[in-house]
Amino acid sequence: MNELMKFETYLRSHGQKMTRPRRVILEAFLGAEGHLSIDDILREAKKIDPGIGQATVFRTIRLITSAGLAREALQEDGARTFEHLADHPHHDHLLCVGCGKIIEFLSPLIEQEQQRIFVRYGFEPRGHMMELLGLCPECQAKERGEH
Amino acid sequence: MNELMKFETYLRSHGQKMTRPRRVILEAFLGAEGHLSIDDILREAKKIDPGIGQATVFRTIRLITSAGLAREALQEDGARTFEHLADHPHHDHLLCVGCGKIIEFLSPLIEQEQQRIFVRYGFEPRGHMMELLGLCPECQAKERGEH
DNA sequence: AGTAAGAATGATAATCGTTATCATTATTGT
DNA sequence: ACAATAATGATAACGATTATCATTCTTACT
Ligand SMILES: [Mn+2]
Ligand SMILES: [Mn+2]
Ligand SMILES: [Zn+2]
Ligand SMILES: [Zn+2]
Repeated sequence: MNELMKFETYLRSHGQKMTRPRRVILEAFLGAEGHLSIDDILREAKKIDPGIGQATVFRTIRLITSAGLAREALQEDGARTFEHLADHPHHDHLLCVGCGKIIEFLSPLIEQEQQRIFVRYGFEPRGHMMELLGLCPECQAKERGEH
Repeated sequence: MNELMKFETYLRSHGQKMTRPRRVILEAFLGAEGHLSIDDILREAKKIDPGIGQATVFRTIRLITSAGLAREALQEDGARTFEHLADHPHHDHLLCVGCGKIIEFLSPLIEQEQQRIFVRYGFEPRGHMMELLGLCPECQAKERGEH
């Protein structure tokens, strides 16, 4: 089942309609890799249909996220970005506070321990946010060089 | 060394001055437990000195955080809160998406593994953000009852 | 196909949290 | 005390997000 069909299924099951702008935004979003801001997505969508409005991107990316096709990642500076989950299994982020570079990683050990914590407190898991903040090797070198 | 002295030391070492508003805001902040918004802190500070302005709370809480006396925690809805670190060792958060309840926990195993990840990628650690999102036992019961 | 009801859209205004500006006040080293 | 300079608080400005609303699109039903 492809992403478009999943989205359509989600919309129908929530009494909402599949429309051209929603299709265009999903297509634009899936076609770009990485962590995209709302305006990134708007720019991509306008390449397909210049009539797309920003408000609709806000509305649609929220639907796409609710449908489980994307997730939100807050940058260190508070900026919101989205990444799609097609061919993109779950991972966490290691973020350089110097240059903003993002490394994606997955730690089965941490994922497992997180599950144990949910169980310990009787919580039903709904997801998690983990971002490690540090200084990448290049920025460390730069910092040493400038002293 | 108490928090006020630490703050004063930080300010001096950064060419900044200890002032009455800064003392009042720090005192108000330390006197309240939990996760406080800017306006929470402003409200507490105004109890001590009604003349305190919101802009100064924004400026001062940033200084307090830079001084290592507080840390920022983004809520699930993006709202910023701060908690002070006095008598409050490092921990992470388990957050109920139903009622907003926050449980604080510490997993040495996760902390250790995070360090290994920093090392693996050659990053100099600068901190991390981890929030587990789930549904607390009470909200699970409520959800079952209402179906 | 045609139609009517309701949902979605996009332009725009409104809102909200935060930051910048700036005249006034407070702090500090002399 | 004084001069130099930093900090303050009121307010304006800003950027991201959300609300509003007239118009257009979708869909279910004839
Ligand atoms: Mn990612
Ligand atoms: Mn906490
Ligand atoms: Zn870097
Ligand atoms: Zn709850």
